Amino acid sequence: MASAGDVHMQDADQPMANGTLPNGPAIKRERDEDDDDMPLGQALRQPAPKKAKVSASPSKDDDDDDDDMPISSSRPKEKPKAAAKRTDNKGDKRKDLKPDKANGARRSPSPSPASSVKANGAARAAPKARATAKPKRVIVKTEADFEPLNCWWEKENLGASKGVKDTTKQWDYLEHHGVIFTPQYEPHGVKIRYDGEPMALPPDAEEVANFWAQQLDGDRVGKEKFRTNFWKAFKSKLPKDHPIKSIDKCDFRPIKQHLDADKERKKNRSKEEKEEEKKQKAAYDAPYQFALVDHIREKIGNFRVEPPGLFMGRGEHPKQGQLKGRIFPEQVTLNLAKDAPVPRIPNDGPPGHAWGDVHHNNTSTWLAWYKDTINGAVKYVFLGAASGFKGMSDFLKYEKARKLKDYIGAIRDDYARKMKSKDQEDRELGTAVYLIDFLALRVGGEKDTEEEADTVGCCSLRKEHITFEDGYKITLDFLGKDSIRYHQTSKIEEIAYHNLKSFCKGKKDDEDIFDIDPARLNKYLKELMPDLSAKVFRTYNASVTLQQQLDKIGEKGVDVSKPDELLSFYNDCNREVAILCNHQRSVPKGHAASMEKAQKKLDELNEDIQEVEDYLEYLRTGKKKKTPKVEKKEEGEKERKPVVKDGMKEDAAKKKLDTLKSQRSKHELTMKMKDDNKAVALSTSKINYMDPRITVAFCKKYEMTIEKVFNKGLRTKFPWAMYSKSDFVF
DNA sequence: TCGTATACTTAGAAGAGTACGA
DNA sequence: TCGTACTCTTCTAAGTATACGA
Repeated sequence: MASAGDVHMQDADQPMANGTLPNGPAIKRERDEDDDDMPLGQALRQPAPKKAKVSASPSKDDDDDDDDMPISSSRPKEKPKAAAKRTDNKGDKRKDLKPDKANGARRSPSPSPASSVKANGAARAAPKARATAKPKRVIVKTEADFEPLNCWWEKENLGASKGVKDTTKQWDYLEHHGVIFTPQYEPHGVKIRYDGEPMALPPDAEEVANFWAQQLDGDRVGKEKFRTNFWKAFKSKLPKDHPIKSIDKCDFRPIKQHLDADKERKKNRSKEEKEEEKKQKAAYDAPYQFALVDHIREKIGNFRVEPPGLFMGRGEHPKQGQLKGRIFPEQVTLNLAKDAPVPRIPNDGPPGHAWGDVHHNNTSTWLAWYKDTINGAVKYVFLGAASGFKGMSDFLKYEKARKLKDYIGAIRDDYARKMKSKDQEDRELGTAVYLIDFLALRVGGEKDTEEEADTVGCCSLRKEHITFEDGYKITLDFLGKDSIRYHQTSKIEEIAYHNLKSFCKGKKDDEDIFDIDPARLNKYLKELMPDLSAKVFRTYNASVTLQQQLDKIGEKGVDVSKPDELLSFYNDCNREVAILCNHQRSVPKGHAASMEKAQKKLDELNEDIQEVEDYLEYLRTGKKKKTPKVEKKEEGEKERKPVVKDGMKEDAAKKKLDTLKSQRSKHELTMKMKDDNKAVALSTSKINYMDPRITVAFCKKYEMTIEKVFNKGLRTKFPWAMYSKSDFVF
């Protein structure tokens, strides 16, 4: 942890002192090809003009090196231009959107897609902008286009809310084009076989049969629940007097073959055809991809309503296989500014429909919602991960976790005291919070197992999920979120061990260990720290673990001059976090074969190295040693060429040896990384739990390219973190 | 106080896109 | 050039947190 006198370290309570950015060194970044070009989208961008640097305690270093640069060195140069355009365009943009006040809810039809495209995003470039800065070329989609349009982290008083999200007003102006609906079903007329005979299906039933046929290669069709739920759905689409009476006599393979052939045909189209279709799709989607939030263009996350299909609940979900119905405009509620035009329904959508409702709720960030036909759950349309809403929320989440760092000592003392209390509820609270903190468990809300999969978290753990072992060890074995199994044995505090034993005493296997619920637990946490809830512990512990693991770089003997070693080390640290949070993934299908192949390549590299070493030995001693290239070749395998050329000089051979050895160590590292990570999902903790500033600081400190650890999605999600200094400490 | 509604965040899988090596 | 492997994006299920109303 940095000392109080360390001017670079930001206080958790003061995320950005004086509204300024910490001016860390520029992160080493592989150059993007488009950096020199100025896409049209950039002309529309509205980055806040860079303020004069005000630092709590500016040092000379801050001014002299290129620490001021965030992630892209080309961006600051363009800022003044963009800022100037911003002032000019603000009004123009609104005019170009052609507000249609008469177009209220429940009206249609809509304009042609072409006109909608014109009215959107990049294509809406203001004429003034074109006059002042002619772009070199028009690019529809570049990384630069999706750099944040809303540089919210450059705003003044960002720390004013002190880590608490402002739950009042979220926006002053909100405008968007609504959502895209699933096109109407077009029947193909392929018959299934019923009891061996071809059988035609009504279009509605045929559509449902398609959903089933698409699953024929998977495991789901073998699941009883999936099968019976599907059968109910399928039967409901057949007329009462239809001869199909049993799923067991249905053979859906003809439809499967038809769908596969269609897929194959699509795959085999010419490059030009594929590009043309892609272009058309992009043009169609364009108006729906962005929203205007306070006149800043923001990307929308999910602008397409979920298409009909079979419900794919995870694990043993009782509703798996049920039919998810088609969503129509009447089911959709939009959220727009009062003075924003109500969008028209796409003219190729279902005819004669209208929006369900239009709200003007500026305390929320949702753009639209509709209800899921399976559970009645609300499906929201939100802005994308790189938007200001999500970015700010993320930033505050990590600030809250950093704030917990200041409280954690007192909190741990308090729940330790509670664990020893004579009061049953106190002992339960203390023990539950201990498990949440120590084992990074989720809080575990109560579930209706008739309607949902039987998964649990801390508060909903049952006696059957725990076994007690000697040495104060417990084994927890349960299905957590997404029916992912948590199965770990951990040595816990003696008092927690005894408490858990006593909570289980006299209970049946299917009874809850704790009598407290998440609301009670969170109420207790709020007594210890404002706005603290159980989930903050996962963010806190994930970030702390990453920081601690990275800090061990010295003791692990990592050669920091080797990028591969650095990456491998970072991934090892990341994996520790993923294991802590129990982030698993299914082992990729071809993993075993892929490892076998990699092993073969390693064997070949070893043989090549041996060959060169023998040759060098021969040059030194004059004694020849014959090393067979491959002792036993498989049938059809080609003879490998020798790596030592006739008359090869000693220097050349030594150079070759070095190259081969370096290739081998790189290959070994890659193999190890691949095998170690085969069942661990590293991305979940990167996206949701580990403070990105820790990673950015690590990359800066060791001059590792950020692209190696943060893909494009993460770089656009965490623009605010790219400024972190190399000595940032969580 | 409790159940329900609302508003989000977190999660793994699937599919699309791209890079790379034979 | 083609097939394979890897990466990235999209999709949507499944959690948590809290406001709200009876």
